[in-house]
Amino acid sequence: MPRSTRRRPELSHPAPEEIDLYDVLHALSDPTRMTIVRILRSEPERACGTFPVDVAPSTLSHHFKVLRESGVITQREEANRRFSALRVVDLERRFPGLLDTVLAALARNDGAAQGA
Amino acid sequence: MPRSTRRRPELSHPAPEEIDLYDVLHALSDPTRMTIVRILRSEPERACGTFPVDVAPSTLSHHFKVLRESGVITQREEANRRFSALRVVDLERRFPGLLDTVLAALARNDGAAQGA
DNA sequence: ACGCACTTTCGACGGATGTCGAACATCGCA
DNA sequence: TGCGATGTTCGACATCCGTCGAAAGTGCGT
Repeated sequence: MPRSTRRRPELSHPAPEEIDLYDVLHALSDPTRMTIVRILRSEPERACGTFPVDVAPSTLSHHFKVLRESGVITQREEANRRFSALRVVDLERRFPGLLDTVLAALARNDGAAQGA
Repeated sequence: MPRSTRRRPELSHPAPEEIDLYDVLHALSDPTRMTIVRILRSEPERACGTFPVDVAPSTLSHHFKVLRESGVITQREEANRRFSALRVVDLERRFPGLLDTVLAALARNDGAAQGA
């Protein structure tokens, strides 16, 4: 059978207005996911496998799904790589200042240790 | 045996510097607890039983414990009532702007519905 | 002294969560 | 065409979470 141009299922992202605060807070309440968000803050986008988190690939995939479905990140496919990016604009519109405040809080939480 | 002035176990509160961001975010990721926080924002303190949340007393007690142990609220005993108050000063010192930003986000999350 | 009102603690239960390994799918390259 | 790299899905598992009811503790008022 002919392979279509879009054979993989569409990645589900919530609409900007549908982003739920509780989902976002829950997504950010996990250290692994927070690490992903922090790194993504200083880069436009990044491939999944290139994050310095110490979990199994399947676990990482799960975390990306949580972040995506909560509206924190977008994911785009290119070849067999999946690039993730923070939804800074949408988040800022929906919950002004939230992302920056939380990331600033993260810096204080980790203190002088493990900066950047 | 003589009843001491402090016969009930001390309520455990984390020190201001020990308040953990992940604990706070987790505490705030529950609607019932967020409701408590929102109400407490506009009042200096309030007795446990007077919150308009629709859960069993034991469940409510559990939520207060989570909020207290994460450092979001303080609890003070007076007779057989327990009064709760937001740790606004400590939270502001530890994570500047976090509380206000999250509560502002909550207002947007709930939209025009169920204000204040 | 008795009982009522306010809360907590305990035990239980169903559901969600984070984690992993194994298997599968897709793409690029030799 | 076949292999390796990248990621996902599935099933399993232990743990945690929110919820409740029953029981117990404490203080106030009658």
